[in-house]
Amino acid sequence: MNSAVTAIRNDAADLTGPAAAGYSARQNDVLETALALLVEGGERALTTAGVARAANCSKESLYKWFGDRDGLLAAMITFQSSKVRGASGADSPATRPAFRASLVGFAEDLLKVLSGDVSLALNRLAIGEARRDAAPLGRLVREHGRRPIEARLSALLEGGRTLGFIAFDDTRETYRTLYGLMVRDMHVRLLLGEAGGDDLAADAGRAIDQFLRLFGVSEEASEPGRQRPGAGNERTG
Amino acid sequence: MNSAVTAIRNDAADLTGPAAAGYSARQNDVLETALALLVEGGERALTTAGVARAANCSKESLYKWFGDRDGLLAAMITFQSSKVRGASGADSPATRPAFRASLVGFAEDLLKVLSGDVSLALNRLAIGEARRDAAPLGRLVREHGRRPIEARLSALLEGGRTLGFIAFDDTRETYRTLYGLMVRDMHVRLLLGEAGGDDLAADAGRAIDQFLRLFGVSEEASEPGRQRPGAGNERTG
DNA sequence: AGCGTACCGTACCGTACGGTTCGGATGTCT
DNA sequence: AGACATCCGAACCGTACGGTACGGTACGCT
Repeated sequence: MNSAVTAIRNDAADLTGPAAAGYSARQNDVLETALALLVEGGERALTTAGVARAANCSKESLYKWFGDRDGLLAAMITFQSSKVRGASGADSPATRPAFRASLVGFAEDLLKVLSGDVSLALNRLAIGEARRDAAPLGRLVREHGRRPIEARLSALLEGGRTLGFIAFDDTRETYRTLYGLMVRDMHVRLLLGEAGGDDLAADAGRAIDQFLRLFGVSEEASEPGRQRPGAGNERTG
Repeated sequence: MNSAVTAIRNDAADLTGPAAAGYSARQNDVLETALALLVEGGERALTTAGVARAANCSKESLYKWFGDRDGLLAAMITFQSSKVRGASGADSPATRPAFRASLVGFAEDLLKVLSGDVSLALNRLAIGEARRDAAPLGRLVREHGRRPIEARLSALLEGGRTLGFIAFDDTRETYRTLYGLMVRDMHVRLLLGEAGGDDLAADAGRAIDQFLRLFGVSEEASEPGRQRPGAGNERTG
């Protein structure tokens, strides 16, 4: 039943009971089976009748709770994101190895989430629905999924900068470069259906190594002649 | 009509006439309007009746030429990729600035193609169709779209290595890191419907600068103590 | 007991799509 | 000219979906 959830084994994932978002327990169950249905068969398998049958509820209730099919899709996204949120990145680590470890841990978490079944299915859904002008589901995914990631990682980066571990000008630019080093083309490849047997931990370590070689400040910091922070960032600042 | 094509203004894009792939001129026209339809309205707008009406052909001809709807989708992918292919990266540049310029040019081309309307629409189509197990369209996109890019860029990288401009062990790993530095999260953001007003040229230059700082070999090469090529790559080799 | 609410299960409706068939028009080859 | 192929336009069919309506049931409240 809830095997779809166990794919994303994030910290707050196990509390399926008490209304994680603004939904009742019964509605949570329905959203859960809807997610499982989506993971298994893609968008085509996510019919209102199918959800009602799999969740042992009536279509009438579906429409009462979620308005219409689009409302159900939106609810699935916010529901899933409400489970993943939270956890790591509380306060900035004080020592240099702790800072690196924090970055590596963040990278591992990110790669794990992005390669999760539910995340991939929801991203496929939002992308498949998107057109050039309007993409309401894509907007939801960005707001609830990617923006909090950027916020937490940006805080981590700026913390490392104030402590002198790294140096950069534009936070957003630096975040996006780090994101590129971590994710590379993995996400799109997985979205396109390629099997992702990558070693996430090794990828995380490599990405952070490369990032620190680009933005890291050498141990004997202070003297400004030695450090070579992210040159060229001011171009987009 | 064919305004959708002009978005990807690649070198071989203007020869719409003589059967670019294995299709007749008439079929090319049909595929062209089908792509325009897809770009405009997404997958839902790509109905067989709609394509027939927009292209002034009969559904009977559609089914005779492409088998069924899936065949039409596949034909659209191969057709589009057959137009983009070719051009840059003939032989490896001999001087260091030429090598860098070649990389920057490649990056600009890649970013331009990836952010093109038709490319985005086809990627959205393939991704929306993909499930965890089977993704025939995704496979087509990878084979016809991403693989040739990797091949050409890999050749460029290895050419630069033999000339001593850069140093690395695993070609594929190095390619993927460069890809990550170039594209970052731009592709997925565009796929999710975010407006992409980025400065592609600036992005290309920054990516290549960062890549060369990671993998470049200093001017006074030879002495092996100075150069610090991509450490950690052997982990995945 | 009586009433209201929430819900399930099913049947139903309108629509839109993929795919097929057919008549007729426009060629092209001999 | 006549035979043949190609193709368009339109009608058609079966199916499957989104959305609605209805009967029946369990539960809580007064």
